[in-house]
Amino acid sequence: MRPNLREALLRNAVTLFSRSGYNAVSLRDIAKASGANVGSLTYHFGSKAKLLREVYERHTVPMNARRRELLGEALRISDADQRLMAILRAYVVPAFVSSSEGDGGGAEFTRMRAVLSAEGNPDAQAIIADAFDETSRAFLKALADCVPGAPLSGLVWRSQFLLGSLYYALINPDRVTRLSGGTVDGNDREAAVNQIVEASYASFRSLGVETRQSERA
Amino acid sequence: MRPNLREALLRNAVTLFSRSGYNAVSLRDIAKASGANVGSLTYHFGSKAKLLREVYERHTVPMNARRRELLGEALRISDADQRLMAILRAYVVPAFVSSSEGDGGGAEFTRMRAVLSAEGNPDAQAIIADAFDETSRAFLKALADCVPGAPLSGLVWRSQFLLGSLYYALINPDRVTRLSGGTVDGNDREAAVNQIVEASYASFRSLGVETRQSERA
DNA sequence: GCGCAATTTGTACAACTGTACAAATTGCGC
DNA sequence: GCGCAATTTGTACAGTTGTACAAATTGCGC
Repeated sequence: MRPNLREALLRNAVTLFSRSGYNAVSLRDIAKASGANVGSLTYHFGSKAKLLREVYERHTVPMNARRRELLGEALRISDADQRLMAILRAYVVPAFVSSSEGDGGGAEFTRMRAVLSAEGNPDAQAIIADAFDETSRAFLKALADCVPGAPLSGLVWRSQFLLGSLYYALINPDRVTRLSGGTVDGNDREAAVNQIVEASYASFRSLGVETRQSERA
Repeated sequence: MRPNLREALLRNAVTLFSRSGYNAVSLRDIAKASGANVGSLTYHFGSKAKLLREVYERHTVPMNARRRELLGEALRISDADQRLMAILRAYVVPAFVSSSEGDGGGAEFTRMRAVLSAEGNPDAQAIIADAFDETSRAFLKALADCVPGAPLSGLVWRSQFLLGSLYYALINPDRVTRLSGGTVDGNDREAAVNQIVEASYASFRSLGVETRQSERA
């Protein structure tokens, strides 16, 4: 009857989860948004947790693939500063922009990840732990090579802040608009990407500043 | 009977909300953690939303007061770079460290704020909008004065990233530990504060870099 | 267009939710 | 230690939750 109900259910699940979190969204909400019955969800996915797992994997795998692809390109840049910038873009852009135009969109899924990680939901945590992010380690290594002599702690913490900035930009964009008195549009995602990249570029670059500062002295 | 049940309820509410979010924690959970009955919550607070409001105001007011106090001290520093560093500390430290040792602790409350803002709960949003943060505007102004010529958009976005970094450091500290292979302790809050301050210091300072870079050229 | 498998619906279930309120208990001024 | 107000308990209520499953419907190979 439905033209691929299963896909619609998955899409609406991302949208609703990203908007209100995992707990606040009921299976009936998702069904209603898809114009379907509750039973269709248990039929297709078995349980709410398994639905989440499917949503998660559906987006995580292509996003990380895209990240690694862009990372590979970035690593061909010889100038350390330009490479650093490219690596950061390779990490951030796929989180904001969907590659295969079919799925719910990178930003929406990333927002969902942000909300889930905040909620600390056991189902979600198990899924995240399963899928844990060998990609992040590859990026960490690439970043380290751009800032020789930087302590590991500084690199790791800045990676954490990068992800936190990413998440919060998507979770609460209106704060940007309000704080600027309406001058800056927090929902401008292209601007957000550029700002995140520039800001974290400066923070990573400063880790190698001891040598650069001594050049100035 | 109880030695100030009301206080215990408020304390446990912060703890549970910060751990699992607003939706996932039932009034019965809070009551049970306090060794009390559900009815005591409706008696003392009337409703779940009003309980949250009380929790929120109880911590927000002293935290912002402390921030403004430290901001005042920072503003007496004449050197722009040193002042910038002090302003950032003035914003971050009260979010991690509780001032009046009675309440649940700055970090626990900040973690709760992070989770609530991610959940996008209507109750919480209304409360946050009410209490909105004239303090943040004062900080923005102070930061702007440290980086003359910096565009407003850059300042606002970096303020956003600062808060996002803060939140995510508290929401998911284990990621730091894992990503570093156990070398770096994500739960070391003193280290977290220092890293956040240093990283955002570099990101804000780079906004004025055009003039400084032209000095180098 | 028959027949069977895949899908969708409808409904039932026990568990849990926030809230309301009567009854029991407590603490304290006197 | 009486009496009254403040507090705490217990219970009831209607609504919602995830899950299970029989019945109805659909799609499709033949």
